[in-house]
Amino acid sequence: MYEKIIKEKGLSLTKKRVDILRTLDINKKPLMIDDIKKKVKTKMDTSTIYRSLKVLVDSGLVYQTDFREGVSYFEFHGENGHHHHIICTTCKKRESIDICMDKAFPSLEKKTGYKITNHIFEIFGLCKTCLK
Amino acid sequence: MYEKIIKEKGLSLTKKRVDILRTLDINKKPLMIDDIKKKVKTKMDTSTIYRSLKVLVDSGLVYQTDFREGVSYFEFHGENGHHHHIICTTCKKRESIDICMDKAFPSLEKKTGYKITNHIFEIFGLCKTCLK
DNA sequence: TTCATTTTTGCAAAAATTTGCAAAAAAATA
DNA sequence: TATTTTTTTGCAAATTTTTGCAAAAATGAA
Repeated sequence: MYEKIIKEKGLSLTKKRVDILRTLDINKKPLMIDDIKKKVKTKMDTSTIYRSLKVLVDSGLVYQTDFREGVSYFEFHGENGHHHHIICTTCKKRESIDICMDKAFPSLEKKTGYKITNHIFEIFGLCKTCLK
Repeated sequence: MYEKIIKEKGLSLTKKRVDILRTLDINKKPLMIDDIKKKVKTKMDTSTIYRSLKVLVDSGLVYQTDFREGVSYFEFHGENGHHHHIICTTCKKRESIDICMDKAFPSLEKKTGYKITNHIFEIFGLCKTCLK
């Protein structure tokens, strides 16, 4: 299954990549490098995790996000699972939101000549509690 | 001028913050920490630049973005200057784009109870040249 | 102003992320 | 399948970013 997904993106199929993708999919929430390193089945070097994720992110399979906590987070968004977040800059709490700009992408591709593969969209602010 | 902008956001007014903000404004393009360190008038420690920028970014004065080059970039968007980018994941070339989601923010604030201060929106893909 | 309180800064150290290079694994070709 | 070529991985080292703590600067109240 993950094998198929990776192949379809034209990436080389490696056990580590499958392992990482499965780990992200099973956990259903943003994981940081250290989480992934602990949860993955195969023992793998940290630099391998970084490099594998870079490939998966560039291809659009994995969503990378920066919650401004000093570490990056990664998620696998399966069918219809694509979403973004709103994050409190004070308490770091975050929630999923369901607005996105996808609809504008086809015309943007036409205008720029780019083939769009991925995007980041995150909103920062103060949550109800921290506003007080 | 920069003094006023900083004060209006309710931040403490320091010479370093003014210096950083002026530097970003004058240069009119995304700068990385090292650029800022070199261009700034006052000698200041790298950690001070990081920390000052964090405050400026959280307040919404400065736009922080990750072009996936291994370093962060910072921009000051003055009046009507707010914009985002489309970035080629292969050659790292980037262009400004003029689409944004701001219009959705008021209703999102109402729905979530957050006071939105800043956001990230960046699009990645393959440029015309790298597609070949 | 002056003094007390809070926030910022510099420095050194820690943590996160990237990179070069040789060995291992995967893909392409025969 | 065997062989060659290309890509990925592990390891060590480099670079970028974050953090704790004491001193310096900014803020707020007399």
